Amino acid sequence: MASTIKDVAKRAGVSTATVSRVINGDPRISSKTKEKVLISIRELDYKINNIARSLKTNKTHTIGFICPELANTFFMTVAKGVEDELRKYGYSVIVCNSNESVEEEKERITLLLEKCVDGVIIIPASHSGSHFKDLTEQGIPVVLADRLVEDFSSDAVLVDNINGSYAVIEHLINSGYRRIGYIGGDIRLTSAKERDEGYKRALRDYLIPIDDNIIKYGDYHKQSGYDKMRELMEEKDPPEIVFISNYYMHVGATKFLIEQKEANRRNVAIASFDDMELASLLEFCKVLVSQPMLEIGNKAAGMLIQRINDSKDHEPQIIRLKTQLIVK
Amino acid sequence: MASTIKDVAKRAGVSTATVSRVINGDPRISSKTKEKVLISIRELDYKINNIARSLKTNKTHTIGFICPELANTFFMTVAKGVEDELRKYGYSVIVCNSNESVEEEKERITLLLEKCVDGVIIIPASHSGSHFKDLTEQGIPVVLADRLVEDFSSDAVLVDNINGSYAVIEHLINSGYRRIGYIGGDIRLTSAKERDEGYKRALRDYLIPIDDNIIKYGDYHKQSGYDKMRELMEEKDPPEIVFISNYYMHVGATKFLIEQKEANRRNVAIASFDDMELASLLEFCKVLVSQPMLEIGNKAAGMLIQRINDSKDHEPQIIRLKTQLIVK
DNA sequence: TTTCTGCATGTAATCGATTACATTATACTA
DNA sequence: TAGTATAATGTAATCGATTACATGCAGAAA
Repeated sequence: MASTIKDVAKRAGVSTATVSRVINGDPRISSKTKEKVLISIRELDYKINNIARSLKTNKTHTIGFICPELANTFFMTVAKGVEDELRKYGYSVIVCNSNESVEEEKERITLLLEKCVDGVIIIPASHSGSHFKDLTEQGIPVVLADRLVEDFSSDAVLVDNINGSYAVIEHLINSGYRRIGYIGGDIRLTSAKERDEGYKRALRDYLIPIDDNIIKYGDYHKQSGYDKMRELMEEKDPPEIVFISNYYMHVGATKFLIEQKEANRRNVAIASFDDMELASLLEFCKVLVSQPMLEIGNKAAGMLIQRINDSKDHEPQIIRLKTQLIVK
Repeated sequence: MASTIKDVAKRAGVSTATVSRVINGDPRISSKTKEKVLISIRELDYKINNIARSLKTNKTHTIGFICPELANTFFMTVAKGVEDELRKYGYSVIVCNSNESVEEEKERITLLLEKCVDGVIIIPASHSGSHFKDLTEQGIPVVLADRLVEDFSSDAVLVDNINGSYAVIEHLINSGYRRIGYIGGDIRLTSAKERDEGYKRALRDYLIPIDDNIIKYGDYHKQSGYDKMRELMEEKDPPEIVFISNYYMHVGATKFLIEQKEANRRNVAIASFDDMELASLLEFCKVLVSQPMLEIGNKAAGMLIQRINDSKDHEPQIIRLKTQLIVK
């Protein structure tokens, strides 16, 4: 049904090789021949069959993007950054949801291997990354985004979580706060661990004692933000302000506070990582750490393209992007 | 580098045809041979090359998903529903961002045609859909989600916007509200038009006069929600409650209200389409219309698979999913 | 024993491009 | 004018699978 390179060749009275050369911009083709071919292509509404092309060239111009959840604005804004950058180079993106499960992550990697993608960008589902080697062993470059993993090193685009956290806490201290609670994520995730580190380092630098009673760990999800905020508020000596290490826990924590009856409502403020959606509109929220989400995607895509085009084995490279402090 | 069907065949001492038959579950293969082949496959860590397979079978087991924006929870939750359903059938999804531009939408369609996808799910960028024919003319089935378009009819999964709107307004009236403002979307989008319709129909049914002064139209974006809420509040006789027809305008409108100084703050409530993220946590918000986002994606994927497997030309089919009223 | 049937497997063409190598045409040099 | 370099194009193998058709072989029937 659809016309092939043969049809074009026949109509233009040349060989398929010539047509192929025209399509690929081979400079040796005479302008007369090129013209003939282009006319035939137009007349037949010929569209190249990338499947066939890929079979020969071993390039699909498709990359995989694996992330722990699709309905998550952070991940999807990164994905947007990836798509934006990649399409400049004619690449498209197969989006995979690992559902925060290492098992599913493995499945997606197998899938992408079978689809013969040219490269993969991964926001890891967990701290473990040994299965990512399945990709690199087949010569498929991998770029990690947002988090690093154990047992696997590669290019990565991260944000400077430590200094992001540090800057908020420093700001809070300078604003007069002393009793600063914390709701962190699973510290097996590097992002969570680093934010933790920043929080503690700032307190130490300002000689404020670290009180484990007002440090709680959730799992980056709304519900855990809710639960941990409750735990904090039930402390004998609750914090004046709580620094929460991601947006969804921020939302959950806010929910808890809103639900408390006015009478019981503690006088507490919130600082939080992530300036997304309407984080800045949330009650209680005083300060935010904004991550350059699009840029994470852009850079990750850029690094991947580079690796794809230059297969020499360089040292893994890590880009750290800066966060921004947003005071309401 | 990677092993091919030939390597497997050689190692197992059979022909490539036999290996292919084992892979594809041909029942004629003797269990002895099958065993041999499977062992070779395992030993060589053979992974099928889908590029080569696709070239012969003319199926890529890949579908395209085009939506107006990636960093949008509604669209991405639909995408999640799509991915969830499709992976059951071994399909993967190329996600494309049309950036709310018909031009970019066209480009993505061309891209997907060249990638030889087996089908496409589109959340249209605008009211115009004539370019979708490029797909169906090549025999590639299309399923629309969320919105219909002019000049192109096909399978579609929509929500019952009219009754969704109607139900909120009815509820508000029953709760005693009479002066109910409205912030709608661009009525060239069918979803916006239908929500409009539901709003007006309910008012008429309850004999409440429709006052154009408290009906404003935005564009489904945050900023327009902000602007239109301001306009409403500047009316001589502002509404007691405003029904807003999507989440992002809801957020913007809330932002406007929050920013008003306590003193100036009008006593106004909000009802809104979409129960996403933290819609339900927003100040002022009393009632929500929840859309079954995952289900939209599931159904769209299901319809697409059906079309792909059964190429007979049936009448376009439209699924309307019900919304749910959520009273805070 | 011979012929036939049907199952299991093999042979080789094919999908639609790319590309190494071959060939022809053209221009330039001595 | 013959010889050679160069440019333009063609021929045909190839990528890795699928599959129509061919073949071989075991057991059943005669």
